[in-house]
Order: sequence, then structure tokens, then C-alpha cells
Amino acid sequence: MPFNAEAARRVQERLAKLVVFAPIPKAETVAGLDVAYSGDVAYGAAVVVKMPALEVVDVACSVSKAVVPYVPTYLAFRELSPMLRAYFKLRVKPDIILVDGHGVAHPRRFGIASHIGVVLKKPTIGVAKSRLYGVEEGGCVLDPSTGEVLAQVVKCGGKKYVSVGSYATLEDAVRIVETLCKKGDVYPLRAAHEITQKIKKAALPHDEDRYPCS
DNA sequence: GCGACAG
DNA sequence: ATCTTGTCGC
Ligand SMILES: [Mg+2]
Repeated sequence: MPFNAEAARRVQERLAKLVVFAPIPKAETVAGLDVAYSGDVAYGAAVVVKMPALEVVDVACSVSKAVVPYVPTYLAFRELSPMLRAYFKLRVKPDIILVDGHGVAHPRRFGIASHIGVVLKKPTIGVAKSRLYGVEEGGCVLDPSTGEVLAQVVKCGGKKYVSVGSYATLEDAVRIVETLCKKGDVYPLRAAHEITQKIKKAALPHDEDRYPCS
């Protein structure tokens, strides 16, 4: 069954109503989620870091078949599954989740970080390397039609576009990302990205072809 | 119709 | 995202 953009758009429009803007209650542990590819194989990784020392307290990964292509504004339909498969394997669940991609700085206010936040009912923050939607102005990304602030630009290495996924406020999101910025990278995301590259080069077998714990 | 376009 | 190593410069 091929990817159906119209159906996917309807899903985003429906779920976008469930995005919640609220202060993050607890921020002792933060996870980073990312995915890498080799052909049609997706390698997902989740790394949990403890604040404020930034010690890695748990790591998990997933290997699966990428079935959905990358289509701008529909990234979640391609990467949410690999990310969550890794996330569910974590023994230590984080207070907050950082996702490599946008949150509400999306044409339908429902980027992958928002999608994951709504699905897990847990605070998520979107951290993207480039702009997808909105007009950049004075360190902020504004909705071209309403003028609302959708994201804030944080300098960490290069520009990082920080937006609320769900269950967070932009102020909290920015403060947390700034705290996690180390050596030009948002630490949890850098850690997840490295795991992702590492298991890809190791050519780990698909999850289904692996025995428990092997 | 044209240009933009997370990863 | 991925294709790709060493090399030039501060
Ligand atoms: Mg990524």
C-alpha cells in the first residue's frame, strides 16, 4: 500500500488538535531520538541523558524496513515508527523527549515531534537543522498568516530551530535545548545520531530476525 | 503554474 | 537522509 498524502494530511489535521502547550513539570532526564538509513533499512536510536551532568543512563535501538518515502511535511510517517520502536525498548523512560525534526513549526502545526508527543502523551521538543515552514525574523519563526511564534532559533553549532512538540512551552523548550548544547551539538540528539550511524555500519539485523537479547 | 520543501 | 577522504586554513 503506497503512501497516501491526502489520508496522512487528514490524520495530522485531526491529531493537531490534541497538541498541548503547558509548562514542562520535570526535566531530570531527557531523551534524543534519531534515525539513519541504508537503502530501505531504517536504524533508529533512543538515548536517555541525565541532567545536568549529561550522563547517558540508557540506550536502545531498532532496525526495521523503511516503507514510507520521505515527503516534505510528512516526515513522521517515515520516521516515527523506527524512533518509537527504539523508545519502547528503553528501560529508563525520560521526562522529556527531543526529536530530530520540527514540532509545531509545521504547515499543519503537527511535525514529527508533535506527533510523538501526542502519541506518547509526554513532553516533546522539536529540534531541526533547517526551516520547514514560517518566516524567520529576529531569531524567531513566525506563522506567515497569523504572526504567531512557531519556533525560536537557538545557536548551537549552527542554527537550531526549536519548537514545541506537545506538553511544553516554547520558553521551556528553548531553555532545555540551550542547557543541552555542548560542543556545537544538542547532546542527546548527537548521541542518538552516533548510535544510529554505528549500528548502520555494523549492519545489525532487522529486529524480527533477531532472537531476544542476541 | 512556480518555488519551497524537517530528515 | 545518502553518495564520499583527504586536505587547506585558522
Ligand atoms: Mg535525523
